[in-house]
Amino acid sequence: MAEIQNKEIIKRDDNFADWYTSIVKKADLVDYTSTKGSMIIRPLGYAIWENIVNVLDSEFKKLGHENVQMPMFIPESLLNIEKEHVEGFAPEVAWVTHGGKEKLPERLCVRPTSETLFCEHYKKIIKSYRDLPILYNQWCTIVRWEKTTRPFLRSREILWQEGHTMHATSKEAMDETLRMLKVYEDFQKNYLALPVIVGEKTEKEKFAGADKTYTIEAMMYDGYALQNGTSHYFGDHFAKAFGIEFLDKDNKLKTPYQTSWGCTTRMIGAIIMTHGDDQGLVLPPKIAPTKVIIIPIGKISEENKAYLKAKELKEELLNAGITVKIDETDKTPGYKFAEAEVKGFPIRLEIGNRDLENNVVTLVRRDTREKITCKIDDITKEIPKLLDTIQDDMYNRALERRNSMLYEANSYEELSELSKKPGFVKINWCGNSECEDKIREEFGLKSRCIIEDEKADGKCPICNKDGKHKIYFGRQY
RNA sequence: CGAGAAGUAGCACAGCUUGGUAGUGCACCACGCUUGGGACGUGGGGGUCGCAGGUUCGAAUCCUGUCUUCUCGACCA
Repeated sequence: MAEIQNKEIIKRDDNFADWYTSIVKKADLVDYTSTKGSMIIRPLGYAIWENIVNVLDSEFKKLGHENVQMPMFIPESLLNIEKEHVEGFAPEVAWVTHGGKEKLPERLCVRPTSETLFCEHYKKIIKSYRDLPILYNQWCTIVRWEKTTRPFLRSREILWQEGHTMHATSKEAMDETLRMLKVYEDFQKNYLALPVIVGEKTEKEKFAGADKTYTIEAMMYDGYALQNGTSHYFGDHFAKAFGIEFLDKDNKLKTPYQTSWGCTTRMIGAIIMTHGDDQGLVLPPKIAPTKVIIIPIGKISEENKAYLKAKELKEELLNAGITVKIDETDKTPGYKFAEAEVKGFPIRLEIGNRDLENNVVTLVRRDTREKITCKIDDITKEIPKLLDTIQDDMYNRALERRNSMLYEANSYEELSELSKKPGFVKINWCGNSECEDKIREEFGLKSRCIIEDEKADGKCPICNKDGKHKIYFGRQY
């Protein structure tokens, strides 16, 4: 094989961080700008995001959520209403201080999240139990002034979705919190092929102002965790702070209960870091903007039968509902193959005169790079099947790898030993923040989440008291 | 925000030590030839050397500051 010159990708196992950055650039997902942490999402990156938005948005709507658009600015006094919330966000808020040349009487924060805006609005529109529940969502960008930034994983301007709901009872709000957590979990498993772990955050790690925070934790190829979505139960904290009340059936004034839940473009980072390989991006078929890239062998000319057939097949696949592109550049096939792999198209369809003679095409799976000969007449039948297989195989490979990096430590010594390995370590935890802090200081691990469906069955490895929860610890992005 | 590294054409880099008219490969454009894993030939276009100051007759090169990117920490719904 000729030497790959300027599309070289750092080897994944040599330097995972560099590899990630090189994929993001080589696959043309983003470009940098002159402002730190503000990235341009290029067509391929944005098309992936659009697919994520389309699927999630329709899921939300099926459950009765309605989209709204809130302002981008929050007056300081409004942000300050809920104490824990403002303390949690103050360090990473960007402020607008001037309008034109004039200093503003009150500075405005660029929303880092919109709880306060929703609450201000809810106070106006909620009067009766008949107004509840309110199930609003918005797709927007938010700003958090992060000190260290990385494309998709941690940027200053973030594309996301934030759902904010109000309910008459605490139970209803808690059900909603868990219902949306499940939506995220299913989406990430079924569409993004990410074997995620769900559970509750500890007191220390929960959202500023929430009663309970539930999280979707994905494990990347290198064993690091990526928090890939959260769902919060607020109880009536915010509602009380904002004076939101409704008249219930029993003619009594009550405070409603609230949730919020969000996920971001960080999920694209998770796709890259879970599925990508030394050749480039590998996109799960269900979220890939273009499922099939057709590469005609030979000259791109009306005289080349392979090219003419390629155009026919493109139409045929489009009619069958399969998104497809045809590479009509005059590069050599090898160049096109490599380029198609960098960009992660799930299936590459090669067609040359040799194939035509036998009435077949060559299909190449991106995930395994396996070549498959397929009869031309069967492609609209075989390609959807192959896409499903790729999707399933990608999930199963990721699951297997993740499971191979899940450990359990039953003593301080075991924890000390396992903390050196990439992956998550499960322990029995006494529930005390001090032990959580110690694990962080001594081993560099942060709590990921409390495992919901597993009971503690031993001692906390730090203080040796009875465990209250099973909990995962790990390093994070 | 701390420590380290880097910024020269779209990309990867050389040139800097020892100051003297901006280079290479790939990519791009035209034509030709080719096409089953990153071809080839000929011709061509593209850079105020990240930005701002300073030293100097003269700065990509030396000095100061600053911005951005990367790595490792700290911080981080």
